[in-house]
Amino acid sequence: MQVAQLAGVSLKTASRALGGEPHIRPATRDQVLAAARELGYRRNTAASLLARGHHSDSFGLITGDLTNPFYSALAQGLEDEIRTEGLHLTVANSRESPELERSVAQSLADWQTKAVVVASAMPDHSSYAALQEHGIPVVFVDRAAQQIEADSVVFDNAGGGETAARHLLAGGHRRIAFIGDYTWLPTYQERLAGMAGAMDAAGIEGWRRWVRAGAHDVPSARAATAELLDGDDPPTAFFAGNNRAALGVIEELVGRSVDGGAPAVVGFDDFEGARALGVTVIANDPQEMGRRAGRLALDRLADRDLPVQTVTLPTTLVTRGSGERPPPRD
Amino acid sequence: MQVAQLAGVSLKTASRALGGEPHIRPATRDQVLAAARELGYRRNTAASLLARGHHSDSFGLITGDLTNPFYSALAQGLEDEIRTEGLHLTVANSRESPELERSVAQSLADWQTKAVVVASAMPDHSSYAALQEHGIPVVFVDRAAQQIEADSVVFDNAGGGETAARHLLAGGHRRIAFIGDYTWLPTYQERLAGMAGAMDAAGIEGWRRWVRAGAHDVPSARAATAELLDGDDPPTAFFAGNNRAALGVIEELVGRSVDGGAPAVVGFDDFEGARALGVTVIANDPQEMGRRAGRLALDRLADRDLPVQTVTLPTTLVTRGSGERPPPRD
DNA sequence: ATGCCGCATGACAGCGTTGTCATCGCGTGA
DNA sequence: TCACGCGATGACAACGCTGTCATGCGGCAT
Repeated sequence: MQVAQLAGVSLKTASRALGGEPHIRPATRDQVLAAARELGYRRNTAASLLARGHHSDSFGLITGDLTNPFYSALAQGLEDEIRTEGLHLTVANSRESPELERSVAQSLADWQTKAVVVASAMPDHSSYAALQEHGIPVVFVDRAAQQIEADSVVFDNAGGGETAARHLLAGGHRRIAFIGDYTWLPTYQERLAGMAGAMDAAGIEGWRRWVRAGAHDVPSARAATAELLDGDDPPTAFFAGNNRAALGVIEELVGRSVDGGAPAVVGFDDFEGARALGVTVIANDPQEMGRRAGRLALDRLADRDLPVQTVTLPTTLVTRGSGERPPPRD
Repeated sequence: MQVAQLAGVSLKTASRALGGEPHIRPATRDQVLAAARELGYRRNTAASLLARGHHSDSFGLITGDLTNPFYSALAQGLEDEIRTEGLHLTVANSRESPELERSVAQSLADWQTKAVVVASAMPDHSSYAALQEHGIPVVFVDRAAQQIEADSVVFDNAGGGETAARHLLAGGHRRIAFIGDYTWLPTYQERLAGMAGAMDAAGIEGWRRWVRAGAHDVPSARAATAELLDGDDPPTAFFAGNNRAALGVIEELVGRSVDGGAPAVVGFDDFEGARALGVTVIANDPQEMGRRAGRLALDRLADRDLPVQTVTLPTTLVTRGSGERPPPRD
């Protein structure tokens, strides 16, 4: 190593100085550091990791689309959390495709990330067991682990769904639509289940005729909204199952004036612009979700035998007007 | 290597099979791959990189805040681009702080990323020369390289600023405010300069009294907007210098009814919800920015001696109503 | 004054993989 | 049939760093 030569010390001593190890005289350390600075030395990660028997210094995050602010907030929270331990975050995109997710996960595994955090697009997560067997903690976010023993961080989807429906019911609505994401998503199922609890408890019948799914992006949510509004028996309120769906519903409503006043809208997930748009939402904190996931993974890295945990984060009703619009008088 | 043993071949042959190298009989390869699968073998990245003399398999991206959809879209575009070459993306957050940016860049350099893409919070980028000297391409995005020879990808900020101002002027506005980001940002300066060109050409005098800066987030933009509206001589139109500023202006306007009609608003950067809110914007494509930056870095990786390029991406005026509101009659 | 202890330092091996070069065997053309 | 060539395979070193262990030195207690 050139640095050691310039500093006039042995390789090992230089390594000690650069690595911040003890058992080195301050004067010697400074000498080495000065030499390193002068030569513009950068330690070779690969060699360092190899020698220490480690594999990687970064966590992998797999999401469906970083463009969705929900995921990017999650990524930010995760990054914040692991940076405290000097770790990096590598992001990968599954585009909500199970095949792509598998390949991306494989790739992260090949490159031996220290841990993987995933918002999975798969119904069955047993294939992640391979990673676990290699000592790579896997934490499932937003969508809980299925068919596998693994940590998860999720929102109280059922509770949020119930709160949303109750809120609309309390406002006098009876014809309440649900514009949900893909049906295979646990988040879809749980939010709908929560709504079902409230609707059934209120004695509403036949409400499922206003349930629509597949609203994973704005256009599809708009389309579903339009279809319902143009139907025989239009709903007086909408419960949008995610941030994209809420935007889609709102966009569609903005474009038309509905006889007897605009339908009420409650969205799941808070989103930028919801305040300006006056959209009532079931708010959650994806950034916190990222932080918690990071923490779980770090803890498991420190002690593999920790019991498996599922952390459920709360949701809060934030009223901003759209959810408080009354139904039109018949 | 266990795999080699199980497959009954030499270490090198196993390496060839796993690495997809030529000069290996298909039958032998399959045998090795089968053995690898059985043992759940994963190649050790660190060792592989070390042996090949490479350093890393990922690009680093430094932004101010992944939570800002502008940056996350950029990140997504960059990831899409480099994944085609089997590379990963590591994200890091500078929180728009030069000190943090320096430390984060240092850390990426220590861990030897293949290339760095940065939306820098620094006025002077000469410290990035150290990375370049180590053969790490550095590409500046959104904010062009300063005091350093490096590739950049930026938007046509001056053009966009001019277009925005012209649009409002054409609508009959004379008292036009600019709610800009931090003054030290080149994007601030260029957008304002573009506006200045249009204002001066139109013979408007004293318009700079409606220029405000520091609107890097929604609350500060709201505050600036409120201050202007509550002043003696409120503007009849706002040009918001970034997506957060636009949201702040809109939020503030939503909360009040201004005598003689709401002020017009044009924002810079398109944003989710702009359509629903009916906000006229100077739209740009951060995802494309990410892709182009990735391409520049990849190209430079292939040939260090490529001439330094600055790619300027276009902006487009998208009218949605807020920018077309006329000024109140005096 | 002597011996012991602990800290600073250095020599050396080894981390898991791939590049280099040598070897081997088989097929081809004369 | 023999020489030649080329593809398949293997032995071995090297990548740059850190862990282990040995060595040397000075201070402290007796």
